[in-house]
Amino acid sequence: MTRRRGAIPPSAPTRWERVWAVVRRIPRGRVATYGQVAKLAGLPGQARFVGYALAALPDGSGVAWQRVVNASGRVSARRDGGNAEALQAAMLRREGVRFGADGAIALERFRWRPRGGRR
DNA sequence: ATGCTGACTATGT
DNA sequence: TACATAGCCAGCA
Repeated sequence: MTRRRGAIPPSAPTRWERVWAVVRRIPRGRVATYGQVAKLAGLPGQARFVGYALAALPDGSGVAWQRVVNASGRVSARRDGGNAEALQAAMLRREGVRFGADGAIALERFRWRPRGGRR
């Protein structure tokens, strides 16, 4: 107990961990936008960090990262140019999320709406 | 310790 | 309508 008053706790959750916690709450068959997740994680206006946090997710984390799409309702392109993009779309379709003819999801229809007044 | 990089979005010209 | 800019975390060399 040498920890002094006001000291930072041993494992203070990082902002990224908070982002992951929010993403875990997105139900199957629904999607949320980066900005939406950022706000729910207590990082309003920091949509970009959500993208970073997801990119940093370790494999097998159990976090449904595929349920996070950009404000246009589309799967964001990875700079890496891997197959993650196609995989994400495939996973979403498998959950029942449908893409329009232009490849975009109708957010007004599939967007996750958490209860409790927050959005 | 510094600097670069990476899954975004709102706003202004 | 299209393009540029600001905002600002965490891991790694």
